[in-house]
Amino acid sequence: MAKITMAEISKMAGVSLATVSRTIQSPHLVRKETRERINQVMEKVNYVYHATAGDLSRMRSSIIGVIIPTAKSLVFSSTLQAIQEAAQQNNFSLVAGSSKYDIETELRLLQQFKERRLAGIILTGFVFGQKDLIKELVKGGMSCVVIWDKLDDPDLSYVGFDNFKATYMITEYLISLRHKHIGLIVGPYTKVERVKRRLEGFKAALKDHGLRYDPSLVIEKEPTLIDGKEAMSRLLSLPVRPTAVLAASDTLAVGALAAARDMKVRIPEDISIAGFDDIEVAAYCNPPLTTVRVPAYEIGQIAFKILLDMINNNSDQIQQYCLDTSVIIRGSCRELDYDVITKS
Amino acid sequence: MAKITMAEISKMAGVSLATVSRTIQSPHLVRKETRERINQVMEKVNYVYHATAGDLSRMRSSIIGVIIPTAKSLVFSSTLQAIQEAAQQNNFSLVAGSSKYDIETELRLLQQFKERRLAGIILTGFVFGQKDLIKELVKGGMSCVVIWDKLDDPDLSYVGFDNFKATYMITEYLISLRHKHIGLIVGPYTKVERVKRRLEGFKAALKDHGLRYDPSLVIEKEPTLIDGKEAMSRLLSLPVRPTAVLAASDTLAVGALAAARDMKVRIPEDISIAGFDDIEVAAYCNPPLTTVRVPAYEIGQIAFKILLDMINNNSDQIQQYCLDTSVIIRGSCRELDYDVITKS
DNA sequence: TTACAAAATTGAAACGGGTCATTTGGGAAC
DNA sequence: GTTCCCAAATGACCCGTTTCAATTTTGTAA
Repeated sequence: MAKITMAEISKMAGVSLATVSRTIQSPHLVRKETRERINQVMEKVNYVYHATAGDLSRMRSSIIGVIIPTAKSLVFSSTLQAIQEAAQQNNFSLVAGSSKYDIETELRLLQQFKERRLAGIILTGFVFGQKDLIKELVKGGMSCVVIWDKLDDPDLSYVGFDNFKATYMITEYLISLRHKHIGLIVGPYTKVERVKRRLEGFKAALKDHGLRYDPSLVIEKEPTLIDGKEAMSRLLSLPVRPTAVLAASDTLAVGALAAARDMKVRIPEDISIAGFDDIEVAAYCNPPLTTVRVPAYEIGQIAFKILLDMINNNSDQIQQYCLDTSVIIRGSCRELDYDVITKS
Repeated sequence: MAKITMAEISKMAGVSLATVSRTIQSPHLVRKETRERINQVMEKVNYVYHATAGDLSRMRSSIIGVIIPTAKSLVFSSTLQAIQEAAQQNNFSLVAGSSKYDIETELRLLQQFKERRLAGIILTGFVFGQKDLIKELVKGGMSCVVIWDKLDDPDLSYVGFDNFKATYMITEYLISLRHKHIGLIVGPYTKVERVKRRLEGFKAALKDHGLRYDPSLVIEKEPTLIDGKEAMSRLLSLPVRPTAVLAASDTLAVGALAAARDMKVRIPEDISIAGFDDIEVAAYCNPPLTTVRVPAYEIGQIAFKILLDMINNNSDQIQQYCLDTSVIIRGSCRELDYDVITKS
């Protein structure tokens, strides 16, 4: 690798080290001729700036860190992509980590980030019990923004949406279609706060509409296709099937769709399925998935912008964005007939 | 952030700087009592190792870089996830970048990587004309492994598969089903070598089976759902429709499926569709997608292993892995009836 | 044209926070 | 007493950034 240093450049160009540094960082501070001479030398010997040394010397990094649960999910990778693009535009590098919903892994990652003195970090929600740790980090001076959830805490910047409300709304939509017997396939709510809130939104909607919450209709699964399929098979094997199923993530929903097809259950004629996230394929499913749209890409964009603010102003000012979600009605849910209602 | 340095620790513990460094890096070189005392001090003042300083001093980084076309694709994000996990296990950080098939972006990323003196990099194939640049990089001492393609060049490590052969095989499969009029929806083959090879595999299979290559049946698109859909609509609007369509990436295929559904074309009764990649959802489509399985996750695992080898042994020994692909037959293709054959 | 303040350039040297090759100090073994 | 060996200490880097002061230039009024 290029082993030439600024010091050597400075000698070759007959100037001081400082002047070379200036031509790179603030060219306007160097007289044109000098600058051009230095640039020529650098060109000739193929000098490559040493960002690590620069970061150390400047005592601040130009790398940000992001932790998402997994890159193998289209929602999170969409957010990741947004952050990545924004970072690149602003000349930041991005180090990425995935926690796989495991707190040990997440802690390791966080430790790594601290050791690298990253400029800032973006975290996807919380694993339970992790919050205090993050707050401590922030108090220690680490710029941090939490995404994919709405936080009560006034000390933490976040950009997300109301998981409770969003789930409440889609559930209510199902109820408005006269469904009274609704199944729920949901992610690891015992581990992740954000998912817990979805469960609670579901429960609340049921309650507010006078429907009984039936735990046997709720299945906790990892948010994967296969798990969605398994969960759906189980719901379909119940002595009395739900008339609608809410899959609290589209990945689960797509899996559920497949289970239904395998068991010759027609969607939405025999049973309605709704998803959550509005991943891109949702619109391309057969039938197209009714789901709740979540601004995954925007979350990433805004999160980076906030983080950049925090880094530049070196300020503690908290910014909180709660974005809107909306129910996207496509073809996977239908209104129940009256006879079915009277039967229930 | 923790502003305590090793020097301060050393004073507090009444030892030299070097001894503190040793207790962290090679504890066995420090007497137990001393070590414990130092550890206690570090614990008490909450010392956080400064990885950047360490990297600089040691003159080697513990960060690797990866460039994928986009994180918004399930195949690449799967590879990325594998690399990420492997990196984490080996205490490497991963900086990720996406090129979006744009050479400018890719060059910027590469420059960034060079400036950070990364330990090594993993590149997803080549954009045309980029190869010499990479070889130069490698000659300069940068450890580098190329993924997702099979390279002819003996100077470059890679782990991929034979894009030509894989496409040849799936095309041949379609031909074995008596299709003679086959459409192709393919990624940016004018920009990306790997994609070009797929086109060539397609052509070769046609030729070897005495079929004419009809350019009007080939559509170049970005590998997105919407583009797949558009391309398929176009093929379906042709005066004489192809009887089968190969979508050279599953994302395109899923889009194609949707187009067919919208136009009331039954798959596979009216027309067969085959994909490429075997992304996870392929098996969950309706109908399940016949496609070619590509070892995306394994590619990531092996790529990291190779890279680690190169970094550790500091060796120039090239490693090349060409992994197997296979045609996965599911429900989106059917055999043509004889009357259709005689007709053609 | 000269004088002098103000602005533009440049250089020296002190960091920033570690790593590592080499040296030193003692105590144990012979 | 001499030789070894282990534990710890020294001090020279790694490669930039930045403060502060010195040196030039430039601008402008006299």
